[in-house]
Amino acid sequence: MRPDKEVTIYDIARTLNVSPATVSRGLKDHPAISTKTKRRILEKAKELGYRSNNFASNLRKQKTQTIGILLHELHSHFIVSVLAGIEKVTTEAGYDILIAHSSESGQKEVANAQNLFHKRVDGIIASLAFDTPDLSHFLQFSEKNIPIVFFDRVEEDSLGTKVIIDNYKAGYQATQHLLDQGCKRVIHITGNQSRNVYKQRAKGFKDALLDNNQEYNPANLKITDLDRVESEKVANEILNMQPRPDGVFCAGDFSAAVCMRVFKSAGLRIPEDIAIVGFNNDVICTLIEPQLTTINYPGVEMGEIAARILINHLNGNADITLTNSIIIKSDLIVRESSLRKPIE
Amino acid sequence: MRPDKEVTIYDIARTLNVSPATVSRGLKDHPAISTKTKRRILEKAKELGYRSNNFASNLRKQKTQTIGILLHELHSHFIVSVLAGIEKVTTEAGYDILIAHSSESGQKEVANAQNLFHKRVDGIIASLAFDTPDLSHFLQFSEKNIPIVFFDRVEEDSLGTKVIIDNYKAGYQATQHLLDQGCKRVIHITGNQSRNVYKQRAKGFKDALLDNNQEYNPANLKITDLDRVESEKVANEILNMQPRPDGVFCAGDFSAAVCMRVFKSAGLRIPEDIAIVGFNNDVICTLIEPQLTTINYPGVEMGEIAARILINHLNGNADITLTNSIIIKSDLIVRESSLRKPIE
DNA sequence: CTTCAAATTGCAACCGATTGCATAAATTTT
DNA sequence: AAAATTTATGCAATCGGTTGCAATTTGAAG
Repeated sequence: MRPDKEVTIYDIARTLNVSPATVSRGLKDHPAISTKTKRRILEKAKELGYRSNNFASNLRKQKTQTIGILLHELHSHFIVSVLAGIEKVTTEAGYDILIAHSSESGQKEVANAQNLFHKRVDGIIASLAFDTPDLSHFLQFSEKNIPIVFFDRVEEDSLGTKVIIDNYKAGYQATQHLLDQGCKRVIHITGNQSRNVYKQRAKGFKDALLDNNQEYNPANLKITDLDRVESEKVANEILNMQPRPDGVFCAGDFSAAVCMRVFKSAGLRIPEDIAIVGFNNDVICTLIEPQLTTINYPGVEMGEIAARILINHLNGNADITLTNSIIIKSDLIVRESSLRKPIE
Repeated sequence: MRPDKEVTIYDIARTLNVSPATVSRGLKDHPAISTKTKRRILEKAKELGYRSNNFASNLRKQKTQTIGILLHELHSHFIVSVLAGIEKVTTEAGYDILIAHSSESGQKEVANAQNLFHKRVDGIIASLAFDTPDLSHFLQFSEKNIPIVFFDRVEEDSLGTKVIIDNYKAGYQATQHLLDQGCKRVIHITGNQSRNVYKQRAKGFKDALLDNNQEYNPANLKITDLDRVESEKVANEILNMQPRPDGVFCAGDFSAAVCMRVFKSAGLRIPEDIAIVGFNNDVICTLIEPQLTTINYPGVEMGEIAARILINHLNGNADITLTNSIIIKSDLIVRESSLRKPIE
């Protein structure tokens, strides 16, 4: 046997004088194989340095044991946490994952979906890109009965299971907190309103204002890309508003941090002149000054739940089509950037 | 034909009255197939919704068209940039990537290497974990002639190609900069000295001091995990040193940011009382205050180069064993945290 | 010592694409 | 028009593991 040649079950079968079928069964602990034979097979496999060939196996089984992950971004603490949760569960269950990220481009998301489809993943876990216009690229999966779990960024009335936080509540809570701190003129900086996360937070913002008998003015909603350039622009707009807002609820920590810099360079004191609340509890929250009040989002847990649901479905232990939405709890973390009054 | 059944080249062959071999060749643009036949095959493939079966193909070709990526961490702007560079090149070349990260655990790295080995990746791109003790888990790849490219965190005298920056020079440069700014007592906070990146930076630090006729005291080298807790601890140590250091070169931006917080809460002014230089040019550099001077590290480029080398080798266009190290340029970005004198 | 059931193991046909070699068809040359 | 090329296509084996069913062995019961 050439040393660079791969060992197969046929090699093991030959040296042990059994059939390849027996070896195959023995390696996967099939109940019909006697304990003694199993042991012999396992030992010989180890001795010869056998490694099973996934392709042959997948080809025959018509299963890939692979789950496709569609992400909108990797430069995000939250997303990486979700990924860690997904990995934990999938690894335990013996699934591989194929990660594809779109860098927030809907177009790339479509291409990635296409690619995962051709790779024949057994299931999909997805969070939509910033500007994904519709879900038609997911239809091909549904048609082949390939299950999909969406998380975080979802389409509200789509098919498939969704794992999300209550963005409405979080938005309401953040706004209420600013009002409780004595803010009179609160602004909300947010993203694309066709994305559920931003739409719901904005709705929570609006309702919190109305419930507190504050005027709701559409001009108080600043819709941006939440990137550096746009955030700086909006921050400057806010600086020039008359009267100047005294509270900002920003739908992303990064954007909030950029705004804080702008406000500070303009000489404003945070939170005295203007209080700030972010969203996501990213690492930067505690590195900037003052530390940023934010909504904490349990990433790892979200990933674990999404993966668990999908795998249960794939293993036939649960039917995904019966579940619609799973809401994970989130909470407000109060830090210096918004704390004008001492906590009672 | 059942609707949920996959279309194969046999189906296409049958409807067109040609052989499967012709279809196979036609689909991959084999020169022996006539243009007309190719067109017919392509059209029919599209019409029937054919998608090629990678497993069958890989099984036959004994190639996976997959590259394994071993990373020490994903919570890092730098690493994600490298990943983006790798992805760009591998996608163009028609390779898949399998990403495994060890969360800085050498033990997990070994398990990941094992896993990628069993998945039969065609090649490996790796950056070592914080505490990887040796490279024995890479031997199995060498034995099967599976090429490996290391980047950033490498073992200095290992086999295989390395793509790195000149950490010595960067360390020297950072230290020289602090000295140029008038610092008299400079401290270096760094990580595990068996990792090349930290060792070389520390060496550059030392030589810069000596070349400037400054005393080099091993106590000026603070070796830590560079995580939050350790960084805070070291920062407090530094605060209590007599005489107190007036310059800190920290081998990571995150750790530098944590130190800055500690120093600022203690009432020190940055850079007047203590100047700080980080490493990596992470996003936080420009969000904290004062903005952090750092060493910029071209992540995307590094990933592109590592991937390109590997793929050229796999395609037989270059021999990886002839290349040893590729040094990518890095540079010092001066910001407020260290700038005591105006730039001339 | 049979007879029958249970426990093991083997046979052989898949899964779908690839490719060396042979053959057939089209084109050119003599 | 026959022979020699060139161009296209087909045949059939191969990659390695899986699994329904048949066959054999073992053990227990009568």
